[in-house]
Amino acid sequence: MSWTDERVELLKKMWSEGQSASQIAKELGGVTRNAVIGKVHRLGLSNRTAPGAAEPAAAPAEEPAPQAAPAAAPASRARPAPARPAPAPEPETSRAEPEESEAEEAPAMSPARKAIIPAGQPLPPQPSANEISPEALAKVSEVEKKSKRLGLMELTERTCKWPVGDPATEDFWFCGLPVQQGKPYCEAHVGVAFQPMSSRRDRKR
DNA sequence: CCCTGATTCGC
DNA sequence: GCGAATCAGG
Repeated sequence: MSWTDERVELLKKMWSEGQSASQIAKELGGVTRNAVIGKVHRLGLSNRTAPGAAEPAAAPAEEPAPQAAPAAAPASRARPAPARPAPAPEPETSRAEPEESEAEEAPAMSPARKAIIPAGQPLPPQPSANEISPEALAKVSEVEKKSKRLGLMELTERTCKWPVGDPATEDFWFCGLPVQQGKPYCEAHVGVAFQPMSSRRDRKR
């Protein structure tokens, strides 16, 4: 595979969108993430931070997903300087409930409301049969922005398999974030997928 | 261990 | 120019 114009464009686009090199490599196909990184450097667009700006020393920083208007026909537009806002909040969530069985809820349908619906109000999370802690839901919607947006074939043993969006549309993907030990979902999604039977009782707040 | 990006260097 | 190997870090 060679770096055709199109491929380079896609590379640029994805890179500026904050996609990781490995993701871009998968998308492009035929190249490794090393190849992508190498190309990125050669193109001189490595620094996602504005040139001249001092290094923040710590800024993994994921580009906030545009999320809105995924665009069916994205006119290739260059994204000048991606803003680098809030760092990822990392709340605390180790709710280790040793005993006590868990009630599992298969995410048959995604909790995403964003979907397409051009003229609809974004429907808030569905109240579902059992109540899920609002925090968990909040965390989920937040996580969706950081989701890796993996395709079905890209899921691995360690990528969150929570579906997001409508499978019938382009606006569909799997979370893809690192799963929680043993579980099929990432922390946030585990939070809504698995509910301790005792949650109602314990969670009184 | 999983993952990131950064660099090097033979091709 | 290319990218695997390697490095450095989370």
